[in-house]
Amino acid sequence: MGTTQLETVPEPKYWHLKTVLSEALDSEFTVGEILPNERDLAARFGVARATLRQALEQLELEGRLQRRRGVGTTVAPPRMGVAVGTARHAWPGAADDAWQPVDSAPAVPSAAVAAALETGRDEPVHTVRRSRVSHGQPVAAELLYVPALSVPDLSAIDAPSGAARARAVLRELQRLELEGQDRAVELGSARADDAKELDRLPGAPVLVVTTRFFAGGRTAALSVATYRADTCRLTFGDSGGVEIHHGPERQAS
Amino acid sequence: MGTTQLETVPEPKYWHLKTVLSEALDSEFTVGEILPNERDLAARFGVARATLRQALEQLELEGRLQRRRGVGTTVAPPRMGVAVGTARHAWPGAADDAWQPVDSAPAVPSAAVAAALETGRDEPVHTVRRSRVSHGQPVAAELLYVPALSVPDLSAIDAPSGAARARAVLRELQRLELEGQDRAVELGSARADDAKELDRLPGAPVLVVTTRFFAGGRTAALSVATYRADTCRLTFGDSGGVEIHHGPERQAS
DNA sequence: GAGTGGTCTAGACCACCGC
DNA sequence: CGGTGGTCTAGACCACTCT
Repeated sequence: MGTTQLETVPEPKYWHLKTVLSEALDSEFTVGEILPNERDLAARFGVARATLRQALEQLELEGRLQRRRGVGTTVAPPRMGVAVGTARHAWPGAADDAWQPVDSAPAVPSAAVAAALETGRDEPVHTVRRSRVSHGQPVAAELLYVPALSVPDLSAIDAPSGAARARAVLRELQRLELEGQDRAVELGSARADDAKELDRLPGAPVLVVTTRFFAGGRTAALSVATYRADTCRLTFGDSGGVEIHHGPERQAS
Repeated sequence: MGTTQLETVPEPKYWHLKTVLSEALDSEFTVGEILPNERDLAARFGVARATLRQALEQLELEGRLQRRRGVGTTVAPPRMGVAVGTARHAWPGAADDAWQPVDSAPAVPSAAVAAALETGRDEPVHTVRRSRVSHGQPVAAELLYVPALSVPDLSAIDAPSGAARARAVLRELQRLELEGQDRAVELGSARADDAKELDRLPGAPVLVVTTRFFAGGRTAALSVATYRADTCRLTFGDSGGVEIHHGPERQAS
């Protein structure tokens, strides 16, 4: 006994490092400022680079930092609020909903998609790719699945793909009466194609928003939208967004 | 020129590993089954343990695996759907809302909390800790902030802390007329106290749901709920939950 | 080409769990 | 006590961006 021994739990180095860096970000850095490179930082704190990187990874996950290969590590601005539940009961593609149609093609659904649509795998679907930009930077990529049954008049479409075809599918959707919708949010990691569109590396953390649209007693459409988890705060509900900051923050010149 | 050179992008080893393991999980393992330990797996695939761990980390992030120190790595069941937006416009603590009051204490709000409550830092608040259990395992920990102004009749309370005090604060809240609410979801990492309650290590990925409750023209309460990101899929909206699976999956005996 | 972050290695020791 | 995952090191090379 004797000594008071408060430090019964030796905190991991990277955890302590993260705390120290976090406080430094609040007090000594401005948004957009470039941090010293990883080798210098590691040397300054007397740890291996891998240990430093573990701390930086967490801070990036929390949206405090942004790292880009070949460029450097910068202080990230507070996460932007992205409205995702504003207009209750509205089809995708309705009177500007912040999404930009990109492409479309027919396809056979994967097992997972067919299950969510509650159809067989033999039931063909139209896929529509859309992207969402906010404050001048891409925040989300969406893959929309529409069973061919939901939009029968689309069979006479001329364009085999492209944005025009995407707009045609969305236009046909508006003609149905939307009976309800269903939404879920979970954590995922970006597939290669989504990552490219979001300007991130494959595997980057994303918030996956899955929405089912019901019409005619069936699931008439399924939307799988992946949002950048590092830069986005998904907002639901009536008013604007909740403003939560980590601490004092100033704007870079 | 000459060679066709299709492999312009050499896939990182850990990414390829993750794909291989993911497919093996679908076809050769059952939920709850224990994987070989990391040293064996790394040797089997001919990579360093750190590289294997990078792949396992991603799979755990996606909810495919569960790792526990001193025990091993097991195949995780599909994520459970956790309703988070069911009863629109209801106070926390209303007619069983799946949360269990744990503790309560008076406190002075942090700068971030004060900003979200739109009050000064000198304005005292009541904090209420609650926990949420689903399918026999803890899924979320909540910290509720209630400005003392919102529940003036609480000043005569006897208990200085404990679950009884928590229930008293919640009871007082019900007496106010709820005028609206506001919700946001973002990615975070578990603080030490939340991690302990969620049976995870500090820094584990969590989905942070921030809800503002409005009454009397003010923000009458602020809820910050942290859900385990690995095991939970947050569901909103009218009906139950969206069932999305990764692929074929069977139940262990 | 110089400098950045991203990947990978081969080791070591520690904290925790169950026997 | 033995076995597990968690942390940490000191290197190396690669992919990318900018100048």
